Amino acid sequence: MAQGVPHRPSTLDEVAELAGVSRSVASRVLNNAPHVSPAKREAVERAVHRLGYVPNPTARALATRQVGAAALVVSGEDPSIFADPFFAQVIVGASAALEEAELHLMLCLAASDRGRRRVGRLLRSKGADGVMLMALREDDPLARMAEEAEIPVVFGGRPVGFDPRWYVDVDNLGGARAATEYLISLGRTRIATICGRLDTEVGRARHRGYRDAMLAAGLEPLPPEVGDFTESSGAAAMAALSARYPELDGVFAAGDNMGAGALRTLRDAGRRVPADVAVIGFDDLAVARIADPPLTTVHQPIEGLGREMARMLVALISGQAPTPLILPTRLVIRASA
Amino acid sequence: MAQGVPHRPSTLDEVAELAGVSRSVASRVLNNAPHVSPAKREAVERAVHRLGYVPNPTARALATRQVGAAALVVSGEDPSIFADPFFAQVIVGASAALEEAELHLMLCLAASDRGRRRVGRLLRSKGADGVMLMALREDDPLARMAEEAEIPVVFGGRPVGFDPRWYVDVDNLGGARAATEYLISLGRTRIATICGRLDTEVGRARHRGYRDAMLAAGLEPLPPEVGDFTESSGAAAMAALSARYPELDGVFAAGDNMGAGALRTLRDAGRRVPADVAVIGFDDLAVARIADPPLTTVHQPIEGLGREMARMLVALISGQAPTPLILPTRLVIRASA
DNA sequence: TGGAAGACTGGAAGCGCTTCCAGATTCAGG
DNA sequence: CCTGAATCTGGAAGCGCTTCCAGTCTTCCA
Repeated sequence: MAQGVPHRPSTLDEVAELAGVSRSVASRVLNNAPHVSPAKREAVERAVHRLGYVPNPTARALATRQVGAAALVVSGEDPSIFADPFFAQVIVGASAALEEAELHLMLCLAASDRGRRRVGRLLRSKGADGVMLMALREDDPLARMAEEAEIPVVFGGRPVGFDPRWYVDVDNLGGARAATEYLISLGRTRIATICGRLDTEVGRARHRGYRDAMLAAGLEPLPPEVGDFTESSGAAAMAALSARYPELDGVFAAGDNMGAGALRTLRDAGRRVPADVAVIGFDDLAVARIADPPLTTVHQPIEGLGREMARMLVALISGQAPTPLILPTRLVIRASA
Repeated sequence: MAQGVPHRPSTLDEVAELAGVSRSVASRVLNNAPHVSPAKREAVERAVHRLGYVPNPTARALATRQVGAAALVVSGEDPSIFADPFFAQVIVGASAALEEAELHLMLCLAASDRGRRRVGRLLRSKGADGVMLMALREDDPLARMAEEAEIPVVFGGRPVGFDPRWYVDVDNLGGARAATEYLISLGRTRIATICGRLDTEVGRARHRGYRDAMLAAGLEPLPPEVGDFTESSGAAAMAALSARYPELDGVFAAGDNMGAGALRTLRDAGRRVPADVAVIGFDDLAVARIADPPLTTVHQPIEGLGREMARMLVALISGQAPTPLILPTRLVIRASA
C-alpha cells in the first residue's frame, strides 16, 4: 500500500503451482495436517516463502465456518461510559485470553440504538465466533437478542431482570458486605452508602451488601445516595449525605471514582478522613491508590473478569459446556478507613 | 444458541427460492441495487423477513474483497500501557467514526512479539480493510511491516525514526512550549520538566517544547527527569528533582498522571502548590480535574485523535488521498499553576 | 406499427480456501 | 515377487455471496 503498487496477494493456487503440487496438498501443509510427504511439505514451504504468501482469512473463514474473532460489546447509555478505566482492564484480560486461542478481538461500543442493532445483526449473522456482553442496562434489547443469537454469548456481570445462561461476575454482594463490616468493626455506627444506579445489577448487589451488613450488626441502613460511578457524582452524593446526616462517621462508596469524589467533598468541607469519617471504595482502580488519603477499597479482579469471560467463550466456541463463574473480591486496607 | 437448537441460518438461495426469484435479484434487493421491479423487491423483502435472514458477512467479504472492519493496534512494551485512559478515549473517537462508515473495530494489543507478528500477518493478509497504529516504540518492527502492508495504514502519533505517509498527531511541541511559557509568564525561573521516555516521539517533542521555551526566555533548561507516564513514575521523578534542585519553583510534567504523582510528592514534602512550586501537566485527563489542587494542563483532543485517524483511514480505504493531520492543543488553566 | 433504447432477469463464473473421497503409490511381510 | 495395509495425492464439490453478461420484456418515439 505504502508504495502504491497493487501487487495482488498470491493465492494458494499459485503456491501449489510453484511447489508443483495440488492445492489440497498445499492446504494441508499450511494447516500442518497429516498425509503430506516431507519432500512436498518442504517444497510447499519454500514456495510460500518465495511468494510471501499469507492465507486469506476471509476465504478460510468461509470454508471452515469459523470467523476467527470474538466480539466484546459494551452497551450502556452513552459512549463515555467506556472512558471508565474498568473496561480497559477487562480488555487487557480478554485480549490475552483470546490471543491464546488465536482469536481476534472485535470491540463494539453499542451505546446508541443504532449500535445495538448492529450488534444484533452480528449476533444473528455469524460475524464473530462468539460475543461477550457487558454493561447492559435494564430492559436492554441486547438481552433478548442474545437469546436468539446464532453464536455463543457470555455475559460480564449479570444484567438486571435477565438470567444469562453463561456469565462471569464478581462477588459484589460479598465485597460490599465485607467493606461495610470493616467499617463497623472500626466502631463506626453512622454509616451511609453512595451506591451505583439501582437499575444495574452491580448497583443493586453492592447496595444489598451494605444493607445486609448493617442489618446483621443491628445498625440502621441509611437510604442510599445514588451516583453513576463518576467522580463528580460521588462528590455530589457526599455533599448531599453530609447535609442530611451531619453526624456521619463512615461511608461506603460503591466505586472508587465515587469514593474519590467523596474524599474531595469531605476535604473541601474540612472533615478529616479517616478521623472524622472513614471512607471505603470499590474496584481498586488506580485512582484509589493515588487518592488523598489512599482509599481503602474492595479489590475486584478486573483483568481476571475479562480473561475468564474470554476463556468461557472460547470453551463454548469449542463445544464445551462451562459453568458460570463468580470471581472473589477482597478488602484492600489503605489509609481512608 | 441459547436454546441449543442448531437451526442453520438461512441463505440467500433460500430467500430467493421463497420469493420466487433468482439469487441475483435477491442479492440486488439486499444491496438495494437498481434493476429490480417493485413487485419482486417486495417479494424478496417479505421472504427475508419470514426467514429472519441475515447475510453472512464472511461470504460477502469474500465476494466483495472488503472485510468491513478496521483494526486499531496498540503496540508498546507491555499490555499495561493500555490501561492508560488515553487509549479508551481514542477508541471512543475511532469507534464513532468507524460506525459512520459501517466498519467494525478490531482491537489488537500487540505488546508481545507474538502479538506483533500477528499484526504483521493481519497487515499482509487483508484480514482488515485498514489499520491504525499507535504507541510504536523505537525500532518497532511494526513500522517496517506497515510499509509492506497490503492495506492502508494510518499512524496515531509519529513513531521515532520513521516518517509515516499518513498520520494524525497532536501538537505536542506547541503544547509543551505553551505550558512552559505560561510558567515563565508567572515569573517562575527555576523550571524543570518531568518528561516521557525519550525513545518515543511524544516524549521527545514535549521535552523539546519545554527546552525551546526556556531557551527563548533566556532561562537554562534543566536536564529532564524521565518518567513513563504513570503516576508513580511522576512521583519518583518529582522526588529526584526536588533533591537535585531544592529551589525549584515550576514543573512541567509531560503527562497528567505524572503531574498528579508530582503533586503527591510535593504535598508529602510539605511544599505548597502553586505557592511554592507551580505544576503543569499534559493531556487533560480526568485525573487532572480531580487532582488536589486541580492540575493546570495542556488539553489535547484525544477523542478527536481517534476520530480523525479513523476518518483518514476510511478515506484511504475508499481510495481518496488525505493529508496528515496535526491536531491543536490548548492550555487549560486550573489551580496548580 | 416497427424498432431501438432501456429496464429486468437469471445463469454462471468467480472470490480463496477446506475437505471428502477415490485412486495411486509405497512398503513390509509372506 | 505378490498382496493388503498404510500412506499420499489431486480432482472436485462446496462455503454463501456478488456481479458480469447475455438474453427477455417493456416502453416510447418516429
